[in-house]
Amino acid sequence: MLGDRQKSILKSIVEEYIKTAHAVGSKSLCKKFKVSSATIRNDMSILEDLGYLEKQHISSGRIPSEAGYRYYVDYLMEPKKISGEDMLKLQRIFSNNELDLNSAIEKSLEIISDITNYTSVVLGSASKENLLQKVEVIPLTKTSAVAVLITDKGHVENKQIILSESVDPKEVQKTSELLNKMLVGTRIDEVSSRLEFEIKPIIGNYVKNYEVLYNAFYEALSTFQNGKDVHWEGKTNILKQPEFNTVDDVKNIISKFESKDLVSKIEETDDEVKVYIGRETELDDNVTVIKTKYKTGRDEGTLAIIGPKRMDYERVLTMLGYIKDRIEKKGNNNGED
Amino acid sequence: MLGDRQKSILKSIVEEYIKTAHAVGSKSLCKKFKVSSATIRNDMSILEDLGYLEKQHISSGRIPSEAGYRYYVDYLMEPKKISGEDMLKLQRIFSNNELDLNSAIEKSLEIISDITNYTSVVLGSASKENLLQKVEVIPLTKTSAVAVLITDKGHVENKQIILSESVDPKEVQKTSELLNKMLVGTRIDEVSSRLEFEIKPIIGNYVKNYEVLYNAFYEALSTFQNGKDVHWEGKTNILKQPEFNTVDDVKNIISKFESKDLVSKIEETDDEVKVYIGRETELDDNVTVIKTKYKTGRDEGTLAIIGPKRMDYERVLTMLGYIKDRIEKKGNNNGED
DNA sequence: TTTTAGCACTCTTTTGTTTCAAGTGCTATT
DNA sequence: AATAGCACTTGAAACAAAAGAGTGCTAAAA
Repeated sequence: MLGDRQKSILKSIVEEYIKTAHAVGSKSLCKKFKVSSATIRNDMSILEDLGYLEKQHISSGRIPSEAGYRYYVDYLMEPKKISGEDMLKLQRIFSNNELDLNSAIEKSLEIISDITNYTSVVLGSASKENLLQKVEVIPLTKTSAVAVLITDKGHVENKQIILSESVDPKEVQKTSELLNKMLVGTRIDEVSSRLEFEIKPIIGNYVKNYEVLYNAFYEALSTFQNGKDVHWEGKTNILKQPEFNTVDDVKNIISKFESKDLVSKIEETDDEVKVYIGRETELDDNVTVIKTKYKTGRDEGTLAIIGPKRMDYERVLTMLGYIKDRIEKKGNNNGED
Repeated sequence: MLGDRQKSILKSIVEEYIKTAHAVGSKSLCKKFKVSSATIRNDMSILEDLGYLEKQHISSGRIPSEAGYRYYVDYLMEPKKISGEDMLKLQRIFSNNELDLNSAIEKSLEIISDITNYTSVVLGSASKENLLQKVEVIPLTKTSAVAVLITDKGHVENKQIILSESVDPKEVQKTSELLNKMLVGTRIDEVSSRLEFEIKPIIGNYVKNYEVLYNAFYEALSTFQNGKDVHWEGKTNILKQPEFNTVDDVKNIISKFESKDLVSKIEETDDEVKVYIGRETELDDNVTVIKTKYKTGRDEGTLAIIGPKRMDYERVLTMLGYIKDRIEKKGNNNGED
């Protein structure tokens, strides 16, 4: 469908625009293709008809459309090796055995953010697959205690519990023992229902005034389920991109970054490294998100790089892929039984 | 030094500017003071000479200078009662006994942010006064464990520990028992030094390969000390203020909000509710911070409201004072022994 | 059939000019 | 001490003109 020169012109325009953020005119491509500007214009016009290029106004040069980026990512770009310098920085992190996995992940994304000037996000391991490993209740005063919940993957959540004077510390102890006995090994996402249907019916037999306690634990567990671990690197980097040059653009993107359902929008993704452009991100029409899931024996989570649509796709894709690999290797080495 | 009318004019200008964000001209004050605009101009000119007023350009009206706001806050403004509606919302939170203190604090600041359109921050209790209550080590795999530290005020911190294969689980257990025996009751800010000078010298007698373990605990404890609990409400509210109307202003304030030493700059403050205007904030010349420390039997922390310099001082001051009181009352009721 | 040269046309950006409204500072007068 | 009057300054808005970049189209050349 597209001629070779047309593909090549599209590729050049995308890459030039990624580099400079300026619309690309026909003249600037003459030397490269050894044809006249009129020829380039003809091809550009065809590419525009096909929806791969856009004009900002009638006499501007062309910029890639969303479909243009898509075509570039799917068919035109070539995998790029990570530069020696960048590679060195990343290797240093993953070969450091003193660093635990989470710190290594955060550090490596910090580096990506630094060298690319994009924003990265790590979404901590989804809690579903975690099994409850231990419930601990530490009394603080007569009327308060703190409940600590630990999963087999090493995640910890805690919640203060307010008790009325009427509750005997011994009863608290009993409840905690009971919960440990009955809940250890349960999947986190099943804890609530087991608590309600298996424990609630019998807890009254062992513990007086169990209701206060039951409610407190129920709440503690539910914060566990909702508490996704979100970690940002270079959150304001995106403001350095020239496309965000009006007050409204900036305000808009910032409030999207702070919005509460951002996490859920980033969360669902594939095992592979995938590219979501503009509307595909469901986040903001002006950004591209490149993301992937990592999965080790004991942990899983999502890595995402957020940048402008004119993102350096080749570079980010390779780097993110590399990091994913290293995370999974490191995770499996440390975590295997 | 200032005549009565001059004070009153200053007060009017500050309040008018707070309300409208437009420079105030001499004519607009004529009716109120029943004098001619020339008279007002004379007084304005004196107020400007004294440094309380500024002009944006030679023929604009006057706006308060930083010193002008300061004078207003110190001598002119009058405490304002909280409106019935606002009061109701706040009371509802603090009279809800099911809510633990932290949730109540967060909810009440959420309300302040909502009704004022400013940004609020809660800095979780400074860790210094906390005493270590319990150290717990939960093994996960052969080479990893999670350390959980709990203080008497109910704060919990955790850190994954990576162990080499060589470490016997029993040794881990021994170390944790030793730490519990020796460290419980120690102030958090003294834990590091006791660990280094009292425990390190003797731990070798009880535990083989103690170094790996020692290092792991050392690191876990230090994250405890640094991990301040920061909670924002209405983080992007400040962008709604008309003074942030250029791209640079917005980018600037946003990156200050994300910067890592913001916490330390907000942190140090007084027991009373205090007002920091512009440069006094050491944060950004264009904002005002109103903040205070709250302190209960078991907890302490900092509350801060960040807004433009033309902040509604009277309102925010009373509301923050009220919340501080309620927090301290609630905290002492629940927490007393 | 493809490529090219040439030219008219469109649109943005920049610059300058004019006009308007707001508000001041100063001086002479009450 | 307060006021009226007036010249003066400035920013904002509206408008015009000119420059620059790049296109689309047509007719000719390869």
